[in-house]
Amino acid sequence: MNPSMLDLEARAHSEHAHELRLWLRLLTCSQLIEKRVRTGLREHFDTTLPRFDLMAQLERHPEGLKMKELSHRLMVTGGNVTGITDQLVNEGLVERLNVDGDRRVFRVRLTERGRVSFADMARQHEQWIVEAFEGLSPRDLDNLHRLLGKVKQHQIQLNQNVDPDA
Amino acid sequence: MNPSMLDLEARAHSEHAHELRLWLRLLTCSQLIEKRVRTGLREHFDTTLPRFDLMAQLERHPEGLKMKELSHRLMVTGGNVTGITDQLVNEGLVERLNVDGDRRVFRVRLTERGRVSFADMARQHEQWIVEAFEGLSPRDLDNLHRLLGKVKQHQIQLNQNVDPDA
DNA sequence: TATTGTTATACTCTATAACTATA
DNA sequence: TATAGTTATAGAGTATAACAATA
Repeated sequence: MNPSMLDLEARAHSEHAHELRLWLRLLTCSQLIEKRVRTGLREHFDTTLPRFDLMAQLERHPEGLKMKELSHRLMVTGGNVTGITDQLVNEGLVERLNVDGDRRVFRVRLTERGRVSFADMARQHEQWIVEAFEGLSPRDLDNLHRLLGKVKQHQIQLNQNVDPDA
Repeated sequence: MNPSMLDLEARAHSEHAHELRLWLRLLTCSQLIEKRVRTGLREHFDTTLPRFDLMAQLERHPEGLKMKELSHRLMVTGGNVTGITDQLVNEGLVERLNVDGDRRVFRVRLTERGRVSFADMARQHEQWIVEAFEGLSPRDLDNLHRLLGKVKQHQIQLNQNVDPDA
């Protein structure tokens, strides 16, 4: 990767330069970290970020999640969740379980093998993330978390149909 | 397995919970804003974020940029830049210009129509971004910008260690 | 009729690598 | 030999819309 991507921030101009520069910096940070995570997941575990994210959602909800809940939480449309879930089912990492009372619905849940596999990935993932933020003091971490909380709440207000988790 | 090992792992995990939560929140903010921008570019201008970013680079460099420079700045491989550039050339928004002294190379530059088109998009884009951050005070904006600056610098250090190219 | 989830389709972006033409 | 850019390929992610089953 090349530091000349700093020049993405060149997009900022005009009278609202503060907001534009902030957005480009936020995007740059996110892209730099995300690129490392994606590459790591691919090279170390032969998987992708959307697959990891889906499994992470299931790990946080051991009872399982419905397809629509997954779609909502992952912020993608239903057809995509079906596709990723199919992959993971074929690999024995997640399973679909029927739900009593509504035969249209089922819960998607990690299998035992899925839990083991995810734990392995999550451990490595955590190292990448800790590394990404090791330049910040605990106080910086906290302030950044708090400020981004404001940003996130505002996006949710702007776009009501978004999951307030995470 | 020895129970004390589990304890160590549990402790390590909880110690890094701050970083993980921060990353998830950063990613969420970035995705929420980016989604609005992508949707807006598609619905209002029938274009995409990579196309917008390429034009933004060219707007910043009126003399034009070589394909390799664009590739570096946009952080994507050369073949992709060729594809996006081809699209924009076909639509008359950018042009390829020969460079004296090296017939392998040319500069890519916005056409007049491209400049007009980009100015239009940039104006709307700016509104979306201002909207996205209107929940923050000027002081919050500044603090967030500063903290993300630290994050960015650290990613660049990490990348330089891994990839000495550049 | 509305909702849940699937299927089918098409498009964009991406990395990789082989290729052409210059240098 | 090395470099700039293109072409070809394959894969992933996405949105959209039509569809089936169930409520």
